[in-house]
Amino acid sequence: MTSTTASLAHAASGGWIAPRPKLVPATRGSATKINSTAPEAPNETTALLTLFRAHAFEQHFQPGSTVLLHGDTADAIYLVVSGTIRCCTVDSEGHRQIFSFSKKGEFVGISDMDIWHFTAEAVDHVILKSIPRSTLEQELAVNMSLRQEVRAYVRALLMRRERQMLTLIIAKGPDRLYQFLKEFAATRSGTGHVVLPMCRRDIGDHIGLSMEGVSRAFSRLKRQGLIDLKSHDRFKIVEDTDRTARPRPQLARA
Amino acid sequence: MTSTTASLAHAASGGWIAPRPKLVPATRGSATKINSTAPEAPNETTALLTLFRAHAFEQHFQPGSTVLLHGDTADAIYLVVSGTIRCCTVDSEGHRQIFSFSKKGEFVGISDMDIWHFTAEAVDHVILKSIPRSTLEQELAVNMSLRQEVRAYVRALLMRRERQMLTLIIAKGPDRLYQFLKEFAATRSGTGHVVLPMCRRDIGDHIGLSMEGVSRAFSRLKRQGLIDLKSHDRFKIVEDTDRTARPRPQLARA
DNA sequence: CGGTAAGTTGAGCCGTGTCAAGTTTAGTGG
DNA sequence: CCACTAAACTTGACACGGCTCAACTTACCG
Repeated sequence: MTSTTASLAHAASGGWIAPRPKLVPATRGSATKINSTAPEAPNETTALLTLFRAHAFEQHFQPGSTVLLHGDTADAIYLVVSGTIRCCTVDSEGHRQIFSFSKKGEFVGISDMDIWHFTAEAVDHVILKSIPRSTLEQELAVNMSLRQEVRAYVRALLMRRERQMLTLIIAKGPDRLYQFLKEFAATRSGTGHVVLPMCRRDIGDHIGLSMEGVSRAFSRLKRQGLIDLKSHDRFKIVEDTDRTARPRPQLARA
Repeated sequence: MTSTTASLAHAASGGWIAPRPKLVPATRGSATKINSTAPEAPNETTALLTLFRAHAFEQHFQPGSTVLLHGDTADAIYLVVSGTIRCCTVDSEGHRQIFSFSKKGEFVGISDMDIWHFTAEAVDHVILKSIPRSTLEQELAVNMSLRQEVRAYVRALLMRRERQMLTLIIAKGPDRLYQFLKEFAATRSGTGHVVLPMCRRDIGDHIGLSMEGVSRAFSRLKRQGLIDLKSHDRFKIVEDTDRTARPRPQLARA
């Protein structure tokens, strides 16, 4: 046993017996409103959504269960109705990298063609709409605007990954956390406190910090008055009234 | 002036007046052989290559000149005939992230649709074939297998970026350099020493180290006998005869 | 042969991982 | 409703990697 953290990560990601999701026909007209500024789907996706409205079935997932597994045949595509999904890869030594948290109105699995190149797991209780990949492929063959949408969508994913790489290298821990929180809060419409569905380790595997590092970064952001941390999973970005005054919103030594 | 390194990076990437590339009709049948295991084009790309064979023009670039600039209209796509190109983004403070070095037989600019989301610069003397984007778009509308190729290509780019993110977080400096060198050497057919066209800073901006860090990593790899460093830009991966013997090819403390 | 750019190496410092306590929170059963 | 327990989170001490600054070496070019 090389490391306890590694085995823990493994247990949380792939070791569990995934609860079989119950297949339920989608309730027609259940109005899944799409936030077009959502991080993983920043473009117009009317054609894709139309596809989901026409053919989708709903699936429920327990917290921690596996939605799709790296290496399996990619025979469906998904749309998150509620809850949060983490998309990640795990290397041979148990290290995990979470590329994105997919929330309400965001797609999962659009980029792959034959085999999943990543793993998706439910963070909390998740409801998903899914349609067979064959349906997508058939429609792609005849629907020009759908093709453009999918192309723009994958291109946006690529840009996002490159931006993530850049910030991983440049920004220090607290800066990365702040960016993540700001982005996360932006997808939530309300003005009150935002609830974080994922744990510290998940956040760490997303922004490249250890669990403890995330905790320290939270404390520092709170101490500096950049966030209002009500409880360990409820926060609010403190509006910076004079952002133009300070040349760099970088972190002070405090 | 906040930092000398930042301004240097800026000068090298965007500040120069780019020498205008000379437009030369492509010599027919100049047999650009494609290495299908090339990092940035790991899939079959016969349809794309056919397109280049039919319509391409050749362009020459001086070392350091800009091939395409972030924000400009993406009105062409490129195929590297010879030389090396660095594809990167530069943030507002001058930090640079090089996502890939594109070499002979690799495409550049396939993923974008309207505006370049990155900058490409010639590392050494570069010869490029290019075709108008409109040609690609017209062909995409009618050519199913070309669509599949482009889709597979962009998906491969996405996977590559995610793998890069993972190694950035997990592996330490020398490990990252070793991976990079091994990958780079793999695209060169010969059995002798491999020539590195790019400088230490370029490598650093690619694997997330400072210039000095790269130098130290080189020294360490050499000291441990993992690479044979003939000169500062000529190396060879030392064949590990008993790779199975050691459980992890990780770096020793030496 | 001197000058400039690129690369190497050393000293000191800061950020963050690890290990090891504490502390809070949520869940469970009396 | 409260006590108990387990899991998650927080915080501190220490070590190590890598950045920065600075000096030196090497290679290249006029």
